[in-house]
This record gives sequence, structure tokens and C-alpha cells, in this order.
Amino acid sequence: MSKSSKTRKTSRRSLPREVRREQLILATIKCIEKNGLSGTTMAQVTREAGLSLGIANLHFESKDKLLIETLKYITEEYNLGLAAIMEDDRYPTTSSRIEAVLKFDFSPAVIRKDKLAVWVAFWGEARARPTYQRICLRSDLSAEDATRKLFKAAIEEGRYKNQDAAILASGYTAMIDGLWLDLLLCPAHLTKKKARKVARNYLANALPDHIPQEP
Amino acid sequence: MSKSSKTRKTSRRSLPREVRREQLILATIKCIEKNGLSGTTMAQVTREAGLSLGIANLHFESKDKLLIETLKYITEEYNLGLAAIMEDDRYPTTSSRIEAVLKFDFSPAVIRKDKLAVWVAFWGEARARPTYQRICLRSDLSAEDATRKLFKAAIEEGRYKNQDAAILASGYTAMIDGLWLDLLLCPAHLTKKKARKVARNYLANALPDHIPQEP
Amino acid sequence: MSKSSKTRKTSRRSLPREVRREQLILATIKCIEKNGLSGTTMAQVTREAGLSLGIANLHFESKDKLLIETLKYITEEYNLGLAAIMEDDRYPTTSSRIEAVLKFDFSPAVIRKDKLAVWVAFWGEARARPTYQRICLRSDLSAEDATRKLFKAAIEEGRYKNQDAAILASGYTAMIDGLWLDLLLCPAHLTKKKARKVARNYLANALPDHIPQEP
Amino acid sequence: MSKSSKTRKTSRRSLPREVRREQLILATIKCIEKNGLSGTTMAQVTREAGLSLGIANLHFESKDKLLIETLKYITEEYNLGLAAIMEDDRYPTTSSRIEAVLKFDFSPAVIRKDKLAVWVAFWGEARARPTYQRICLRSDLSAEDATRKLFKAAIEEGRYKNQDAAILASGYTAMIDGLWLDLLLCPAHLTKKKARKVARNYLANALPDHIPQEP
DNA sequence: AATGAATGAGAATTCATTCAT
DNA sequence: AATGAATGAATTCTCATTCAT
Repeated sequence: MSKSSKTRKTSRRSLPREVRREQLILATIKCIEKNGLSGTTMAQVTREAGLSLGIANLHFESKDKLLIETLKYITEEYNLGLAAIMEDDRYPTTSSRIEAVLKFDFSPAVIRKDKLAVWVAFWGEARARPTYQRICLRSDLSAEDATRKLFKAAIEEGRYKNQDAAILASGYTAMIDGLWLDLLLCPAHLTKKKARKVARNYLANALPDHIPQEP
Repeated sequence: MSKSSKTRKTSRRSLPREVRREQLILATIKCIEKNGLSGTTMAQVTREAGLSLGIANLHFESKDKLLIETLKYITEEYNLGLAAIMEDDRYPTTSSRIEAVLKFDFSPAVIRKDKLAVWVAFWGEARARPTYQRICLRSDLSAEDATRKLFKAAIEEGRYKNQDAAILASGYTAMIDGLWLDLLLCPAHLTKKKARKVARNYLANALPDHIPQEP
Repeated sequence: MSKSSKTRKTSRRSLPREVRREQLILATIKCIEKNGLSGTTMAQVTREAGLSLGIANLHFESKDKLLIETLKYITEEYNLGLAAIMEDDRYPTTSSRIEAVLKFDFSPAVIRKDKLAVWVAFWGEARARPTYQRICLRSDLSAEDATRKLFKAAIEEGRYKNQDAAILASGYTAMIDGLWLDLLLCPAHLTKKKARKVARNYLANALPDHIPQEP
Repeated sequence: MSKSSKTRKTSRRSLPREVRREQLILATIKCIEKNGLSGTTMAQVTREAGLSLGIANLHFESKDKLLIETLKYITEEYNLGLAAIMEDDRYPTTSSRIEAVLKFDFSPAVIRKDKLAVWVAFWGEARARPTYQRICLRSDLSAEDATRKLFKAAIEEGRYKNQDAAILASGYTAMIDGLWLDLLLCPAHLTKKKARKVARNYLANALPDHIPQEP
């Protein structure tokens, strides 16, 4: 309080509501990564954000709301990224669009440790917290919906026998979730590169004319 | 289990101890299912077990130890089941053994909601708790190791080009984890039957001569 | 009120200041009615007044000062009303003046629910807050003093044996306080009309020649 | 913790539930007397009781419940005292029973400062707290009911013209409440003796054949 | 070995007050 | 003079752990 006068510069400055909220959400993500969901306290979050204890309740009403907004932030970010690929006209073929999804799902922005940690942390509490479950569910279904459409197009184009778009999409979603989890649990054993290869192999086996095995 | 093996007398006396411990672990599983990991209290666990509050600390020293023993209980149960299949002489072919694993991974004993909830709950806290992570990791690697051996044998038998046992095993493990998660998060959308079909489809695409598509 | 009295100019400028203060005091009364003394917050008061949060401290220094001013406002309003009756030349007889006091004590302006709620709220905290106690005490003594003079005159005029003006005044004050309280606590059981009748009956029994029983 | 070994004697000792509850209620009464209702904290109450902070929630669930039980304790104590007089066969006459009530209402046990402070503190918050109001109301009506029966009997016996038992009872209840309040607010001005005289004078004026003026 | 009342550290939340704009 | 975002002390409540019985 008395020691620094430089760092204080922004401290008391009144910032736009949205800026503060994002600042706090980002601090929450950092804390969840470090301490888990149950180990995350308001004091930690606000300290991480360089702000005072009371500010989180000022902007989010309660810890619960802050956590929910954090989960929404993470899921929306992911789903918007996926939606952008689905709507992007620059992908001329189904194949290239699937490749783009595959690339996106293992892009640095998506598989950042802190964000993966947040996904998994909320999964862990989702069963006991209907609100978490609802948000996770919505996100999951939305992602699965997108890939199912892609796989359906591919199956029709490739006349793959024995492939079912719904089954493939469920499998892809599950595998992505599982790989994210394993990236977090076994970082020494599963590299990002290998994880991507695993997912690609899944699609290459199912849709060989669209997705070649990794070179 | 470790202390006594001399006489029936001590054995009789130590039996209640193990019974109490299991009783508490089972109560813990129920509580985690209902309230999540962070929502589980010693009072709940002991009430669920129909015992007194103090008894948990008497048998497990601390809540942390109880939770760790619960996680070990769940992971050991699963890994022992898998190991039993791997060592069972009654499976004459690689194919039949893989089928057995597949069946096991979606058997009622394994995909009971309460146990799945425990897996996911601990995954969620694993990153922040080295002990949890270590146990989850060990379990994951053990399972992956088992399937890798199976897939290796299958690949050699079937001369599948382009298949890599390690990649396949990582993918299988990830997909199982992901499907378990989705069974918990989206019970209305993913049935047990469909989940099994998804996993089978994965293997059928990779090892078609060993695992036929579901009839 | 204290600073300016020189010119119209400053007087005009100080007017808004007094207006603001009264605006805040009236908002405080409303809040105390709705939420009690302990449930009244600065945020509520300023919102009720349609002003900004900071303004209360600007005009009253602290919450405590605002509350004290609110109590003074209520007690002064009452005591001024009583004093006006005592000094009003238009009451030719002791009897008519007592009747006027009786009428005043149950007039709509005095027994408004919001104001009664403020009285009772401050009584409740008076014991723990010397400043509140002092103000309540002063108001009580002032009112009792007024009625004692009236009763003394009546006793002398009527030669009532066994009546003591001091005792009668204490009783009257206590009964008014008690009736106000009961109007607040038991509105379904004690109507305003009945309360007035109760008070009149008290005086009619003591000073029958001056105060007739209600017709 | 380490300093004393004598005072600790009872501290950890497990006491019957009801004993602890009363101990805490009595401590709450003391705290309300000293600090008012809003100034009373759980820390104060438990310190006053010589117990640890957590114990109040253990026995009362919440502060709110503790306060409500305290109010009930006070009101029940009073109403039971009154009921005992009403049912006591040893009062041969209406007159003696009214005298007993009068004596009771100013007995040392009833007009103890700490208990009066509790009454008034809860009155102050009753309007904002329906539960408080309900309890105060019930107590008030019960007391008024008792006195109305007495006054009705007296009026019939004495053939008092112009007296109405209901009006008299409302007035008596209001006056008692008001006198208790004034004993608290103006202890230097209103002695217990004078207060009793005021109440007696009220009854003596209304029911002269039953209640003589104070000698 | 078993019990559960008691403890007290730790967390969320509230809100009077401050102060840069 | 007015605003309202920001602060942080104070308070309630929770719950793992202890320990007398």
C-alpha cells in the first residue's frame, strides 16, 4: 500500500465494466489452473487481477456467478471459433473444412494448459451443479452438431459404407475431450503433436478419401 | 490386509477394520456422485455410512487420505478388471480379447453413474493435486499399456498398413474417457448402447479384420 | 442554515443544499420503514432519493450523522407541532387545548406508518447509542413537560382529588408511545380510531370534567 | 489456549443441548443490552458465553435463528408468568388478581434492564422482519387477552359505567409497553416506583372500587 | 474402537467510505 | 457539487479436526 506508487497507477482508475469483468475472468482462469475449482478463492482471484477483494462481488454479485461467467467465456470462445470455421467461405471442400477443425482443436489458443484445466475442472463439478452441466452440455452438443454436418457431407461425397455421421461425430467429440484430458493428466506421455495425430488417425480410418493419414 | 496373516484371531479382528474402510469409501463415492468433490463433507460421508463423525478420521487420518483411498479404490477396481481380461486364458484370439475389453469398458459395473462421477470429479482436481494426478496417470498408462499390447498383436496378425499400436491405444483410452464423460454430461443424448457403438466403430475402422462393425 | 444569512445570492445557493438534505432524510425514513434501521444502507437511501451514492457522505459526512439528522427531523417535527398547540391563542380553555393535543397525537401526519416506524426503530437502538438516547429523551421530556402543564391547569380548575399532573403526564406519554408501537405491531388488531379512543378514555377517567368519554 | 488450565475446565466439556442453548441465549440478551440488535455479533455472543465462535451455529444454525429463539425466550418467560397468575387459585378476588398482575409487570424479574432492552430492540426491527413481528404480536395479544378477561370481570362486579374491557386492556398493554420503554430511555427521570404508580393510577381511575390509589 | 460436541481457521459476502473524474 | 467504481475491514457461516467420555 505504501511501498509502490508506480504500480498503483491503474489501480484506482475506473475502468469500463466489460474490461474489469474480462480481467477478473482471466484471473479466475489462472487461479483454476493453479488451484483447481474448489481451491480457488475470491481473495486469490482478485489478488491475481491486482485488485481489491470486494471488486469481484461488485461486478459478478457472487463467486458462483463469476465461475459461471468464466465457464461461459471458455465455452463461447471455443464454440465461436468452431462456428467461424463452419461459416468460412474460404474452405472450398469438405475435406479442407474438416482439416481446419482438426487444426483448430489442437491450435495453441485452444489447447493452452490453463484453458484445458478450466474445461476439466468444470466437467468435474458439472454433475453436482446443474448450471455447469447445462452450459457444458450446450457446448458439447453445439460442437457435435457442427462436426456431424461435416461428416455427413463427407460420407455422402465419399460413399463410405458402414459410416454413420452421428456415431462419427459423437466419437470425434469424445476423443477430443479425452485427448484434452490426457494432455492435462499425462503431459509427459502425450505430446500435443501425438494428440493431433491420434485424432487425425481416427478420421483417416473413417473417411480415408477426405483425410489422409499423417505424412 | 497387510498387518495380520498369522492367526484366525487377529484376522477376525482386522476384518472389521477393512469392512469399515470399505464402508466409508463406498459412502464417499455416493457423496461425490451427489455433491461433487468440493461439496462432499466428512459429516455427509459418515452420515451416509450410518456411522459417527469421528470415525472417518480414526480410519483414514484425514479427509485428504480418505479421498485418495477412494480414488485408488476406483482406479484399482478398473485396472484389476482389465488385467483379469489380459491374463485370462479363455480368450483364444486377439480379436476375442479386444471384444472382451470393449464389453468390459461398457459393462454395468464400470459405467455406473456413481463411479463415473468419481472418475470425472478427480480428473477435475488432478491438475491442482499432484497426488490425484499421479494416481490417475498411473491408471491411464496401465490401461493404455494393456490395449497397446492387444492392438500390437492385432496389427501384426492383420498386417494393417498405416496403423500404429501406440496411436491406436492412446486414441482408444482418450475415447473411452471422453465417452464416460459424455455419458455423465449428456445422458439424454448419449445412451450407453450408442457409446459402445461409437467405441466399436473406432476399432472396426482401424482393425476391420478383428472387429466387425456392429451387426 | 448556519453559514449563510447575508444575501439573497448565498441564500439561493444554500437552498439547494437544504433541499438535498431533506430529500435524503425523507429517503432515509422510507428506507427505515421498509428495511429497518440495521437493514438501511447508504446505497438504498441514495437510490430511493434518486441520487448518486456519494452524495450522502457529501452532505452528512457519515451514515451515522445522516441517521441522527433523520431522528432529529422526526422528533423536531413532532415537538414543534406540540409546541404550536401549546402556544396557540385560539384555544380558549384548558379542555380544548387537551382535546387539540389528543387530536394531534392521532392526526394523519403524526401516525403515518413510516414515521412511527422511524420512532420505534430508534428507540430500539437508543440504549446502545447514547446520541440516539439523548435525542429521544429530550423529545420525550419536552412532550411530557407540555402535557404536564396542561394537566396541572386542569387539575387546578377541576379540583380533581387524587390526581397528580406529573403522574398523569408520564402515563399519557407512555400510553401514546405504547399505542404508536401497537399501531405498528398489531395493525390488524388496533385501528387508529380505537387507539384514539383508548387514549381519550385514559384522560376521561382522570379528568372527567374536562374530557368527556367519546360520544 | 496454553495459558490457563483452570478456566478451561468446563470449556471442552460436552454439555446437554438445552443447557448450551440457554447459555447462548442468555449471552445474546447481555449483548443486545450492551450493543443493540444490529451491534450484536456472533463473536461477541460466543465470547460472552465463554465459548468458541462456531458453537452458536452448531446449536442454532444461523444468527437469525439464535435471535428468534432469544425473542421467544423473553416473550415466553413473560407470558408464562402472566398465565401463572391467571390460573393461580390463591387469588380469591378479581381485585387481588389485578393487583398481582400489576405487581408482576414491575417486578424485578420483569423490568430488568437487559430484558427490557431486548423487548425494545426487537420492537424496533419487527416491522422489517415478519418473524419478529409475528412473535411480538402473539405475545402482545396474549397479554392483552388476559387483562381483558380480568377487566371484564371487574367491570361486571363493579357496575362501572362507561368502561369497556377491551379499551381498558388495550390501554393497559400500551401503557406497560410505553412505561418499559421510558424506563429504558429515561432512567434518570422515571423510576421504577413512579412507573408502577403511573400504571396503578390508570387502573385506579378506571376501576376505583377494585384498585385503590396508591396510599 | 467409537462417539459427537466443541473448536477455530478460512472463505464468501456486505457495505461505509474514499477519491479520480 | 456530483458521480459511482473501487477499497478493505468486519461479519457470518462452514467444516476438518480434536478429544473427553
